[in-house]
Amino acid sequence: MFLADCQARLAFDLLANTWNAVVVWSLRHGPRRPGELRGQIGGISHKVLTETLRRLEFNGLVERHAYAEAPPRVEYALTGLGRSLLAPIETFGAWAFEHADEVLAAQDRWEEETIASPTPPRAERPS
Amino acid sequence: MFLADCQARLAFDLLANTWNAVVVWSLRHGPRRPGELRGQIGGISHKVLTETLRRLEFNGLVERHAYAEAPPRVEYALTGLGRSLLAPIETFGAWAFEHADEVLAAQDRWEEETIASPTPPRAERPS
DNA sequence: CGCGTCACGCACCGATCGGTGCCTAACGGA
DNA sequence: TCCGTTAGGCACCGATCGGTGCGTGACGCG
Repeated sequence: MFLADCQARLAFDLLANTWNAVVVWSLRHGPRRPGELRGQIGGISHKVLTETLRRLEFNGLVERHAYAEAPPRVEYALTGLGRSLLAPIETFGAWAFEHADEVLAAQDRWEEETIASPTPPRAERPS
Repeated sequence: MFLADCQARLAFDLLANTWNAVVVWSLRHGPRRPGELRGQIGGISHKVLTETLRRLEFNGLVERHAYAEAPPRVEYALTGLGRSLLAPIETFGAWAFEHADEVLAAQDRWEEETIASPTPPRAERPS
C-alpha cells in the first residue's frame, strides 16, 4: 500500500493540493455557487477556486451545472464519488481537532531546543 | 471545520506534500533507516526524503535516532503522535483502493467527451 | 592508498502552485 | 447610458516543490 506505482497514491494526489479537500468539504451540504464557496472558504483566490473545481470535475468528484440566466449562474455539486470522500476527510478533520495542539507544541519545542535554528523546515503554521 | 483559520487546516498542511503521508506510512512497522525507506518507497530522491523527514520531525510525527558508529547509522521512528495519524491515513488508503477505478474512469470520460481538450487540468496520473 | 558505504549538505533548475490584476459577456436598474 | 453583478479567462509573478549532481566526513576493506 502506497508503494511505488500503487493506486493508493492516487488518493494523496487528490488531496495534495491546498484547496481540494477544503472545497469538497464545503460542498458537503449540497450545491454551491462559486461566490458562496469563496465566501465560506477564507482566503482562496477566484482563479485558484475555478482551477480547483475544474480539477475536481476532471477527477469525477464534482459536477458543474450552468444555468443560462441573466447574471450567469453556476452551481457545483458533489457526485456520488465525491460524497464517498467525505468520510475520510472527516476522519482527518477529527484527527486534526484532537491533535492540533500537539503538533503546535512540537513545533514550539523545536524552536526552543535548537537555538537560532538555521532553517525552520517550513512554516506549516496557519498565517 | 476547515473554514478560514480553523485548526483543521493543519491536518491538510501535514499531508499537502507529496511524500509526507507515504513516509509516515512506511514507518508504521517500526524504525527504518533512510536507505531502507528509499528502497521501500519508489522514486523519492534522497534530498526530498531528508527534507520530508526533517519536516515530520519538526511537526513531532517522527523521531530521529543517530548512532555514532562506523558507517553512520540513523533510524527514524514514529512518535505517538505519528502513530495516531496512521488510522486516518489508512482510511484514505482504503478509500483509494475502493474508488481508484472510478477516478480513473472519470478521467478517461473527460478525455472522450471533450474532443481535443485544451488543457487537461492536470496529470493526476501515476506515471 | 584508493575505493566503497552511509547520511547528508549545497548549488542549481525546471515545473507547478497560488495570488493579483485586468479583461469580457450578458443582463437589470438608476 | 453607465454602473453593478456574476462567472471566468488570461497575463504575469514570486514562492515552493521535487529532482539531479557533486562534495564531505568517518570508517572498513583489499
